[in-house]
Amino acid sequence: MARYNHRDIEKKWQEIWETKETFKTSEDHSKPKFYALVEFPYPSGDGLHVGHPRPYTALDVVARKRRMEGYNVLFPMGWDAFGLPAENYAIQTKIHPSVVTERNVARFKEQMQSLGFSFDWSREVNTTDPNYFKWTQWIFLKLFEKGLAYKKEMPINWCPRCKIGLANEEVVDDGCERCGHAVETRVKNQWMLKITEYAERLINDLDTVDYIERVKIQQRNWIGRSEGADVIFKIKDTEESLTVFTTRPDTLFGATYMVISPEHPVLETLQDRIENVLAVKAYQEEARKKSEFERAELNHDKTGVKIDGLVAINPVNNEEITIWVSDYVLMSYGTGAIMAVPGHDQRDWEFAKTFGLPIIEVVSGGDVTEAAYTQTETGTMVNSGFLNDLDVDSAKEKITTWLREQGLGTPKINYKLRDWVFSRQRYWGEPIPLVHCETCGWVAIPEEELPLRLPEVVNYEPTDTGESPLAKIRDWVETTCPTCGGPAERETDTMPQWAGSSWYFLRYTDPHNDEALASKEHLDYWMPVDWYNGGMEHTTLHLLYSRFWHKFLYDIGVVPSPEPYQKRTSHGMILGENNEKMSKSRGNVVNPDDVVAEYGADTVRMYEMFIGDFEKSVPWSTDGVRGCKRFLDRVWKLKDSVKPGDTYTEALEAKIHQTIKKVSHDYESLKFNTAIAALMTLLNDVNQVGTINEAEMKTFLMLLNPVSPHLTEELWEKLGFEGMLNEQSWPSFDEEKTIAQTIAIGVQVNGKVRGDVTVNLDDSQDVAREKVMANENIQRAIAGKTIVKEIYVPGRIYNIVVK
RNA sequence: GCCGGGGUGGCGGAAUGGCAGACGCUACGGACUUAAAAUCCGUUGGGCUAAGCGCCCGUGAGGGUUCGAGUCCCUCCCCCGGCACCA
Repeated sequence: MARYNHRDIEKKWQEIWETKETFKTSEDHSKPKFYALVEFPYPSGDGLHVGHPRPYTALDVVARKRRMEGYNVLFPMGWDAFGLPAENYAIQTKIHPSVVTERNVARFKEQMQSLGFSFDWSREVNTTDPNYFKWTQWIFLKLFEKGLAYKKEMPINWCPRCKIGLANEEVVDDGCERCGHAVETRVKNQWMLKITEYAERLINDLDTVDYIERVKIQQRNWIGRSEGADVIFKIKDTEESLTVFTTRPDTLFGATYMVISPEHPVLETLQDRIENVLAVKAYQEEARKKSEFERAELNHDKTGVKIDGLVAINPVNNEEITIWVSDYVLMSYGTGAIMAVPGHDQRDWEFAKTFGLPIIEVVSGGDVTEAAYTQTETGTMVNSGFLNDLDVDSAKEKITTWLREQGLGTPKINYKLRDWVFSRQRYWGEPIPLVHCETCGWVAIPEEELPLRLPEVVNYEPTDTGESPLAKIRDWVETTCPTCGGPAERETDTMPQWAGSSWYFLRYTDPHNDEALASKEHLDYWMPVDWYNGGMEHTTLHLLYSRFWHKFLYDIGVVPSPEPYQKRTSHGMILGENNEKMSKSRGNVVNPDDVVAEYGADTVRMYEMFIGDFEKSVPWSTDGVRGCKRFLDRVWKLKDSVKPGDTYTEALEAKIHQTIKKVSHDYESLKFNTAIAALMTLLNDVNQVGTINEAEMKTFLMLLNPVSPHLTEELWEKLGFEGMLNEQSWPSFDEEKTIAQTIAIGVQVNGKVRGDVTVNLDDSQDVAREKVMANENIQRAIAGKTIVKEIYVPGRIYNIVVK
C-alpha cells in the first residue's frame, strides 16, 4: 500500500470540508448548542509562530468532539486588527494601515487553514471593518448616554524625541520602546469609562462562572476589594475635617498622626492657615516631578513635610495629632488621606521613625519600639480606652457601632480598580463618535451616522502637542453640532485596542447583521460562550473589560446573560528550542508553515497537544515532532492489518473501553497529552496482539480524529467505512468493561514491594493470600518473622506487616 | 513584601494515599542494508551484585501522620507568573 502522504491527504480533505461546508455552523436552533471561543489574534506582519496553534488546536479538539456528540457548534475566528504595529509601519512606509492589515490577515488565514482548524470562516470578523466598528462605536454611545463615559485629566507617557504618546506596553525600562529616550509624563484630558461602578458585580459574579482558579484569583486581586470604614478627623479651629479610609478602625487609639497626599485638596482650601506654605509647595512640586517609575521604585524611603498650622483631633480620645504631607499616600485610592498607626503598619512605622513621631501599641503581641507589629488579624486590644482587653474582631464591631452613633464614621468598601482610560492619541483605532460644541458641550453623533469612519490621511505622524494625527485633518475635525447646528469639532482621540475585543464574541453569533450588533434570537441561543480559552496575559484587562461591557449590555437589555463566558481556561506559552521566549531577535522562532510542509498538519496538531502540560510553558522540540510523525506513520500502517469484525475482540475489549473513557475525559480537562499517550499505548497493545478488527479500528479513528482529522478521515474512507468520520457519533464505553478481571498487583512486606501476583478482581482475601504466600520472594522476605497485620486492597496492593 | 503555580530520569512529562518514572524524545546495542537513512527488536534513574534471582538508595531539604507518602500535615530552600507604598 502507498505510504502516508500527508501533503495530498491534507489538501484533499481541506478541500472536501470547504466544498461541503462541513464545519459551517447550523442555523437550527432546536439543537443543543456549544460555543467554543479562542482569542482572536492581532494579525502581525510576522505571521503565525508555533505558539498560536496551541490554544486553537485545543478548542478545535473540543469542538470536533462536541459535533460528534450531536451539538450545534459555533467555533469562529477573526482579527483584532487595530493597533500600533500597523500604524508604526504606516509612519515609516506611508502605506495605509488597512492595506497592511489586509495583507497580514490573508497570510494568517492561509496559515490557519493549512492546519485544518474547523472554524466557520463564514463568520469571520475584523475589528477594523466599518460594519464591525459601527457597533463598537454604538456601544460607546450607549455608555456615554448612560453617563458611564466622562472626560478627565490623566497622565500619558510621552516620548519627547518621537513626539508621541506611548501605551504602557511601549514603555520599556522607563524609556521609549522605539528610540530609548526617557519617557515623561504629560497630562491630557481623556475619555474614561466607569468600570469601577461595576467593581462589586465583577467580583461577586466570579462565583457564578467556571474559570480556572488562578484566573479568578488574579481578577479578585486586580479589583482589590477591601472592607473598612471612613472616619472623620476634625481639623482644630476650623470647620474642615479630613476623612480617612481605614480597614482597621479598631486601631484608632494608635493613630498618632495623619498623612495626606501631595495632591490633597485641603492643601488648597486651608492654604491660608498653613504656616509653612513654601515648604509644602516645594514638596508638592518635588512629588509631581517624580515619574510613575520613580514612585513605583522599590526604594521606598519615606519623605514628607509636617504641615504647620493644621492640627487634627483623634475622634476617639480627642488628642491633638499632627498632619503631614507625604507621597506614600496616594490620591487615587481611598480619600487621599490616612490615619497613621505606626505601631501596626510597616509604612507608618518607617515614617514615624524617620520623623521621630510617637508610636503606640494597640494590639498586644510585638515590640513596637523595634518594628511594626503586623500580625494583627487576631490579638487583644491595649492602650485603647473603651476597647481595652477586647479581641480584634469584637473591637472592630464595637468601634464601628460607636463611630456610627457619634456620626464620626461609616462602613465603607474600597477598590484598587481604577476607571478605564479609553482615549488613545493615535490614528489606527475606532474614532470616538462625539463632537464638542461651544454651547452644548460634548454631544453624541446621531446613530444613523455610524460608522464614523477614519479620514484618509497621508501622514500618520502625531502632532507636537501629543494630539492624535486626526487633529490635523481639519475638514474631518470641523463639523456641526447635531443638537444646535452650530460649529463643533470632532473628538480626535481614538479607542484603545481593548474596545473591539470587548464584544467580538457577540458579533460571531450574527456577523452580518445591519440592524443590531447581533439579533436577539442569535444572542439568546448562543450566549454565553460555553468555553473560552486564552492566554494568562489577558486575564486581568481583556477579561475584565469584556465582562464589564457585557454587564452593561445586559443592563440595557441587549444581551441575555450577565456574564459573557461560562468557562475560561488558559494555556502556557511555547518557548524556543533553547528554552527562551520565541522572538525574532532571539532567532528561535519556529514557523508552523515549515513544520506543516515537512511533517504535515496532523503531526503538528498532535505535537502541539502532546508537547506537555497544556497549562504550562514548554520548549519546542523538533525531535518530539518526529515522534508524533512516527506514531501517525504507524497508524497509517494499521490499515493493512484490519480484519473484519463488528464487536471488540476479547484481547482488546477492556483496553478499548479504558481508552475511550480516558480520552473522552482527558480531552475535556485540558489533558490532551495524556489522552494522546493513551492512544499510543493502545496502538502498542494492538501491535502486540498483531491484528485489529473493524470495530476496534473505527473506535480508534474516532478517538484520534479531533487531534489529527485529515489522516483519520482518509483512513476511514480507505477502509470503506460508512459516511464521513466527522459525522459519526462519539464512541461510548461501558464502565464494567473497563475493568480487567485479572490483574497483577504488588505485594509489599512492611511497605516495601517484594513481588507481585496475578489475582482475579473478585478473589477474596483468603484466595489472594494463598497466591501471595505461594510466591517465593514473599516467603523469603517473611521467613522467621511474625505476621502482625495484612492489608488487602483489591486491585491495588497486598501489604504484609511483619515483626 | 503580598498573592498564585511549581520543584519527579539526560529532556518533555505520567501517577483517585496503593508496584514512582506511563507515553514520547535522546542515547546505546542488535536486525535489515554493499553502506547509510528509514523501519523493526531490545536496553536506558543511581548504586551493589556470585550475572541467577536479588539487595540498597531515590520525587528540592528536614521533620511528622499512616500498614503504606511524589501525593496529606509542619518548618525551610529554590524557580516561574502576577501585583506592588492600595491605608
